[in-house]
Amino acid sequence: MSKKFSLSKSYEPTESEAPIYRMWLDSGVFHATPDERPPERRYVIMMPLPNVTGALHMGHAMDNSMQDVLIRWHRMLGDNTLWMPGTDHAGIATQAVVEKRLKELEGITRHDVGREGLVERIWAWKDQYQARIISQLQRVGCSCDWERQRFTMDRVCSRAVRHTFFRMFEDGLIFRGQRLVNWDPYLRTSISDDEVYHETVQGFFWTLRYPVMDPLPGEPEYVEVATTRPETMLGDTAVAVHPDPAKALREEMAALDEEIKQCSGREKAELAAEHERLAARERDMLPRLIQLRDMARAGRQVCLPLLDRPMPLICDDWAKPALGTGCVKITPAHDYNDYDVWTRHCEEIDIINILNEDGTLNENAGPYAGLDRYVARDKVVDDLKAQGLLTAVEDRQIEIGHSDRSKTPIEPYLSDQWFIRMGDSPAGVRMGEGTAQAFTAPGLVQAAMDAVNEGRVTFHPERFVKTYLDWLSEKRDWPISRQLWWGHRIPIWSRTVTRAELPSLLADGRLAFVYAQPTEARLRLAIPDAEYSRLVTSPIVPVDLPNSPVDAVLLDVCLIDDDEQYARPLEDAGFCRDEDVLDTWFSSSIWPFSTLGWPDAATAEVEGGAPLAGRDGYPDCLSYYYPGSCLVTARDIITLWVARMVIMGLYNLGDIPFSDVFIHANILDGKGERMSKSKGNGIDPVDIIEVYGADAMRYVLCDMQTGNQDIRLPVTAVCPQCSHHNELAETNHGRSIFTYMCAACNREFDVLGTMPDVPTAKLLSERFLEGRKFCNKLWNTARFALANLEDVPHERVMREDLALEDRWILAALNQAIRQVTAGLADYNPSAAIGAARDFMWNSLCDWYLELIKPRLREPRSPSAGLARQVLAYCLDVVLRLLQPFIPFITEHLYQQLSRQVERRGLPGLTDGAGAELLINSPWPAAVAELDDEALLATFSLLQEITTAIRDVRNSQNIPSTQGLTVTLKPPQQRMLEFSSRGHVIEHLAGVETLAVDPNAPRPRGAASVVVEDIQILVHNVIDDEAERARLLKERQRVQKEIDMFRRKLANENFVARAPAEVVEENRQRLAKYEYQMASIQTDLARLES
RNA sequence: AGGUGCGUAGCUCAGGGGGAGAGCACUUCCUUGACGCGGAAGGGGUCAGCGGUUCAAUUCCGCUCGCACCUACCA
Repeated sequence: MSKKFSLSKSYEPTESEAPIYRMWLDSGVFHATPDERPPERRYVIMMPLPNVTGALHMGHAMDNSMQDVLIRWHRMLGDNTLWMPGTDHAGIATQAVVEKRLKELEGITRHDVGREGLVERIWAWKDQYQARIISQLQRVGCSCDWERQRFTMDRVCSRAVRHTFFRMFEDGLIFRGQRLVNWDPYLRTSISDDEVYHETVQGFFWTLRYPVMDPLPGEPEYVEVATTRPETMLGDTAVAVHPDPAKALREEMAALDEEIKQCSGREKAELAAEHERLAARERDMLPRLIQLRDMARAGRQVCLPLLDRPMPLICDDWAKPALGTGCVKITPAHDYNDYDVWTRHCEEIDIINILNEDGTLNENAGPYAGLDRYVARDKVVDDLKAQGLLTAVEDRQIEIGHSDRSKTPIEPYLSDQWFIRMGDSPAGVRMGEGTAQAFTAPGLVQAAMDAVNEGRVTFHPERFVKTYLDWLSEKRDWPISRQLWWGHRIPIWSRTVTRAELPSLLADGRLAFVYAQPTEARLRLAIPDAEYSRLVTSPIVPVDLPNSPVDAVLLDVCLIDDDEQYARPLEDAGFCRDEDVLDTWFSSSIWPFSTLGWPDAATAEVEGGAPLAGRDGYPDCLSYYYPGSCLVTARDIITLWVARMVIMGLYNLGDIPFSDVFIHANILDGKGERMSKSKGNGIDPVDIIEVYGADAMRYVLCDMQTGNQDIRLPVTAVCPQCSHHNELAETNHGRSIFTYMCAACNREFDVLGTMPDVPTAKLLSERFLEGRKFCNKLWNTARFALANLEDVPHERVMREDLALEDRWILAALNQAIRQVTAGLADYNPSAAIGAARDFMWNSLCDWYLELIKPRLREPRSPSAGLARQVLAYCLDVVLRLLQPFIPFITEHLYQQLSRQVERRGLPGLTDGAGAELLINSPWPAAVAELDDEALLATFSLLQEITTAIRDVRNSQNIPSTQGLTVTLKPPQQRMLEFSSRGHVIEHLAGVETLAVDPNAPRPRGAASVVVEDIQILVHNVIDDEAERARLLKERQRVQKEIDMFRRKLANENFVARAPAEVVEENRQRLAKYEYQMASIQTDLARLES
């Protein structure tokens, strides 16, 4: 049987990708297990878990391609390489999608199906999309350890969630608080700041009057306040004025003066105008503000209109004399700033919540109870107007926070929430308790900031450190409750009791039984409003509870798991489990170790898949693979996730979860907006793969990943009904955000296959053509090579035996190996793949292959043998260099190459190390003995000369079949450079007769071009008139250069101050052009004689 | 409002104190035996604008304009 395998004329990715992926899977190469390799030879990436809300789009393809590149590279470097895959339950996003579908397809709400029913449906959704996500990742070629994949709600991860929560509860880091949260009235849940987006809308700015109660003579009858949300006045509990309005105004004007000094022009005028405005306020309003301030100090009250509620005037800095009326209404339960005011005045003023969960007003709104907030707004305005209490209305642009999930405006809403204390604690926080790395940090956030400040975690590009530190430095507590049904339910059972009842309850045998098990249950006793709680470890009632006006205390019991043995007695004793679930980011923040079986990998149950416990005497997965190496993600996740993972890693394990953070570009749609699952503008990478191939897609993604720019990806959808090509960015949506209306036939199509009854369009994007072309070129390079690689010798090679082009291509390959490696090490895939591409295409194909073709035509000659040996080696290295980027085609070609040329390499010069699978082969190393700077320079001169001759051929329309006669006229001292090197020019420029002669005359009909100081005569190709015209044009160009350099060198400053080598370089350039000019002049003179 | 990044060829983007680059697109030529998803050659840019530093600025520093994202806020 012949060893020769044939390749089709062009690359057909669809045929080979699936079997190759299967081959990798079967070989077990993706699977990682602890072994004897030391920590510095381990490489671990935790996949940024895609959420199961929907299918992956190109953004995920980018993220995962980057990870796969790093993973495949490190695998070839010989590291014990683990890429942990998995998916995220994505609480609110997934529940929102499923709820939306319930409504769209069945017309029912979650309340119709109930908590269990809804959760069941979401599990089904999760199963469906998890499977789809995995298959998408596999199509992309991701070499994850599938045997270890995790889901944030599986048993292993859930266990870690409970342990983390338990520890934090025990340490007092988790506490309950009444706080203002961003409330989504549509989904009836709080959402985090990160889930809020701001939108500018046209609104109004109303000025309201509140009557002063029993005004004394000389006192105003009203105070005026302004608002963009008039209905919130129903929740007002005070009106604030500044405690020292005169000083506040003065300070502000002084600040303006400073600024005015420092700037100029138009801005100055604006600042001056602002200054004038403040001065006017000082004249006109200050006395009144001072009077109000005094009234506030005297404890005077105003009356809240419509509800006739008396409320105090108070003094607080928040009221800015420079703004509005100078007075501000205080609505603590519905405004963040007012809430802060309340915390400073909670002894004097009330906090009144006027909203229901669904955005309607509650009983505190009196006659407005039951109305939707916007209906109430209109009615409040009308009623105030009727009473003459509305003094002004102006148009105003307002920024309104919207829920990213439901797209409805959010409301600040007062509710009971669980928080994690992120800031510093007086006694500090024990980090990594129970581990060898345990230490005490000032607080959770501080520990995470220190890790970056001290360089234990580094960002690439580095500038993202700022994003990370800026966000963390606010040290805001993390609200972790979500009023959802899908997620990790908060493991707290609570009961309110009076202080009087407390002793007997604590002594109750059922409760005592539970909290006597400190490893299973922890009890905390909380005084509402006091933000104080203490761990209860014995039935003795603490007598030193702080004084509080509230008689009630709250008992919270945290269970480490749902063991009936403990839950039952609690419930029997009147404790109720919290209804809420944890913020999704809680479980994702522990992903780097929950996946490895923390807190105890040895006993973690894995429900199928690879065990986490140690085997064959090697350590368990957690101790072997933690901490990990690199986190790969987009910049918008830095605050949401990266920071929190660092915090949790330090807290639970005393060590960072990864040392490197690689932030890559985002994929934008044709409009420049980020692709996102919830926006519906994402496209399925599998669509691209089916048209262009996975390697083509990966090639382009890598090539575009340059470290700076986000990537705009215009996409064309081919209408499934009429085949019209629709530019997606310009196409109107259909019934949902995932569907579009064809511009030609006006019928609806889907782009993500989400609507059961709408046909799905094929997607195209021209950007990927480049990748397909590259793959095809590589394919044909290999095809040519394999056609010529029969009986490749594997004999010792002496460098001296190699031909010029052999030594050149090997030196160039050395360079390429270094550049690709450096690009990868620098997190610059574009630079890496660019270097590989330039070598393969511009050096290997365009020059080397052409040069060895004549040698290969004499297959039995030693020269042909050497060429084959070098070619096989180059191809082998190129495939290895490209494997991380385009793994399918390279593996396919490697298999062919291996079958045909079993042993490769140049014995004596390079090693021939290989493996059965390319994915497992060693990463190429440059061979110092093959470096040859001088040869690279010489060769590039030969290339330039060749190009110059080709240019003459092209511009004179000489057919490529016609051999040329060429004379090179180098200066005498350069003659040697052309000995035994002429064949490069001869062969590649189509030269039949080449002479090298410093003194050759220029015959008639010869075109003359100059490269450096070498004149090239191309004989018999041009008539005198044409050559004269060409030379005149050339003279003009060269003269310009000469003028430029002469001017530069005539500048004494330049000659004196510029570095000597720069001056010398310029002198040489001038000399070169002067030489060219002389040559042109001589030629012209001869033509004219 | 503040922060970050970005404005370089028709398009998508590199680069970076000392002669402006790549891919795609474009023009001309070549269906020669790896590849027309190819080869050869070519045209095309006041490096957003204005100042400053420097012998030298597309590159460094200010400011202006435009775009994107992040953070905060305007009662």
